[in-house]
Amino acid sequence: MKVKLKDVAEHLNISVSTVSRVVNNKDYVKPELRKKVLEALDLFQYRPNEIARSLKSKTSKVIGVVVPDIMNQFFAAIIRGVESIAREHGYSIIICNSDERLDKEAEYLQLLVQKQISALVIATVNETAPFLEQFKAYNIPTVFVDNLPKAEGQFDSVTVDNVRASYELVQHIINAGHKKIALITGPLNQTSSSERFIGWEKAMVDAGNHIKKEWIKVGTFKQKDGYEFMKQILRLKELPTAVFAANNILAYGAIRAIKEHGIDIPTDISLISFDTIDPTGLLAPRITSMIQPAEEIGVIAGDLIIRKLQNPEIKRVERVILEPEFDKGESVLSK
Amino acid sequence: MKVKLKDVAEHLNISVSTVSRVVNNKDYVKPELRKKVLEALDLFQYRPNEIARSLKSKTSKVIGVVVPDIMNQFFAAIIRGVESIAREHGYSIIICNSDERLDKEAEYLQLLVQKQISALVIATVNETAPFLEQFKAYNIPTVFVDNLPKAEGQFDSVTVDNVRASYELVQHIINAGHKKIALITGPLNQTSSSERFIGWEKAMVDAGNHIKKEWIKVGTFKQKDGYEFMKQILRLKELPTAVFAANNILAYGAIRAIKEHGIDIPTDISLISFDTIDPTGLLAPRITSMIQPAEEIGVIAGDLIIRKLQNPEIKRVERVILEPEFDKGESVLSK
DNA sequence: ATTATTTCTGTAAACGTTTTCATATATTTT
DNA sequence: AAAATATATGAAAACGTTTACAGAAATAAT
Repeated sequence: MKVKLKDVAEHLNISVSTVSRVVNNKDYVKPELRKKVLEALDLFQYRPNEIARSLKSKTSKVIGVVVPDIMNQFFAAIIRGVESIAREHGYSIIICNSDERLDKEAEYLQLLVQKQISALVIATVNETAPFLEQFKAYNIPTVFVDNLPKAEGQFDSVTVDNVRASYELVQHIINAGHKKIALITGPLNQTSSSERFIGWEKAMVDAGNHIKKEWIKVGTFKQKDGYEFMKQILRLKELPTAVFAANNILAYGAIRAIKEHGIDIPTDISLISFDTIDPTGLLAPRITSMIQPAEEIGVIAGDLIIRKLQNPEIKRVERVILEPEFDKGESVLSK
Repeated sequence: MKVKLKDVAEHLNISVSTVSRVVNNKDYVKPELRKKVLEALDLFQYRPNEIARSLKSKTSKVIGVVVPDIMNQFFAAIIRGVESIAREHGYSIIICNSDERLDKEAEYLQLLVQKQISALVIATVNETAPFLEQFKAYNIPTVFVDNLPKAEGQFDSVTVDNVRASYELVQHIINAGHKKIALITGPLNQTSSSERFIGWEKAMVDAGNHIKKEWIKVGTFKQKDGYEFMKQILRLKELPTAVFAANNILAYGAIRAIKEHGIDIPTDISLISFDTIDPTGLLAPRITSMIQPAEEIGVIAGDLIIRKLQNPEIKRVERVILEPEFDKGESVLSK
């Protein structure tokens, strides 16, 4: 059905190699012949079989992208960034949704290796990243985004300084007069959780605020957790005056709980978060938030990968740290 | 670097074919030998090269997914649905973001053919879908989502009845007492635009409402268009009392314009839309909207594809039509 | 006019699998 | 005990490319 080199070679009574040569316009081939071949190629509507090419060249021109949740705008934006760069350079991307599960992530990584991917962009759900040794061994360029691996010295990464961003964010709310600030965050074996935890803690300590255990909620980054944790917090005898939800999804859950409880943001309780963007300006109130440049993260990761693929001799590990943007919002009450 | 069948075969002094047999546990191989091979396989950490397999088997176990905008929650949800089914059956998905551009879409389709994808899920940006003939010719199972192709009899699809849904939605607002209803929609060569247009028009005509040309705005599905068109509408001498934005993105743009104009939804102007979901209940007001079951669309498309891949003899074209859910919201003023 | 170079084309091997075919051994049937 | 069948293994071809190598023809250098 599909036409291959052999077909057009036989049609012209020439060898497969010459046809291949004109397809890739490489080496010498006499102008007149080249012209004839090109015509035949066109006539036959020849399209190279990329699988065969990949086998020969030992590179698939595919970049694997592993994220915990494709529905999260933040990750969708990263994907978009990677994809745009990949496309520019003739690469495709395979998307894997780990659903925040380490086993799924591992399974996908295995698969991606078998698919001979050329490079990997990963927002891992486990900082120990046990399976990634393979990628190093196989020399597959790998860029971490969102979360850093434990062995950070060994892998490229594009992230923000979560500790600092978190510290500044919490400091903002402290400056607004808050002392009792609860924290709802994700798994602590992800730096996007643990570092935001640390930033919060440091800001609290530096401000001399008392920290109550009941104000610390550690779970997953799923909306359900944000919701449940917020409910728990709202049942406490001593209520915090503010809550820090470590990412947008947790914030959505928390907001739902707060609304259900019939109280108001920020009048009754203040809320701060990460990446809780609002494309419409319709959210009321707009959430005070640290916004990571998600698409830019993807673009930079993509650029980095392309650079490494084109210059395999570069061995230096690159760790790019970007600045998140503070969005003042209206979800913090000054007291 | 990577270990292949030959390596473990040589290590055991047996043939490559036997090793292959135990890898795929196929045909006969003596239990004791099989055991030894399995041990060696494990020792060597053998992982089959899927590219080589693909070349031989002429199927890549990859499903291509083409959407106009991965950042749109609606498409992200479809992708998620397809991905979950694909994964269950050992398939991966390649994501392509056409950015609502026909040329990009065509380019991607070309690439996907060359990558020998096993199947395709596409939300095309052009109902004539000129490049898809190839897929039929190559017998690559193809499912249309969101938009139907012109040649609808020839391709599988999973969609909603946009005409009806649109009709009902507009009827709702008409029943609320509105007569002057503007329309902001996307390109008319996409059924998700044209059918919603038709539904709107029919509802207007059936209600005996006068339609003014200035109330009809046709552009792309980008937020910018929703914004600009809404601005234009707000400059009219005779203002409509309600606006129908044909999808969530256009609605966001329209809302921004309305807010900027300093008037209120729904007090000053009512708004209806498609797929304008709100994970938080935080949108104020919640938009009255027809909600398509996006993830389900993806899941059903995935199922359909797997079924066709497993039973290539099935030739019947399947056209699944799902019911969108009406979300009453609070963006319509009863008058 | 010979030799040295460059240009052109084809043959064949290789990439890592799966699978057909052939052959050898073991097992069952008569 | 011979014949028929089932089980077990290997050799080799095939999937569609690219590319090293070799040789032929054309061109340039002596």
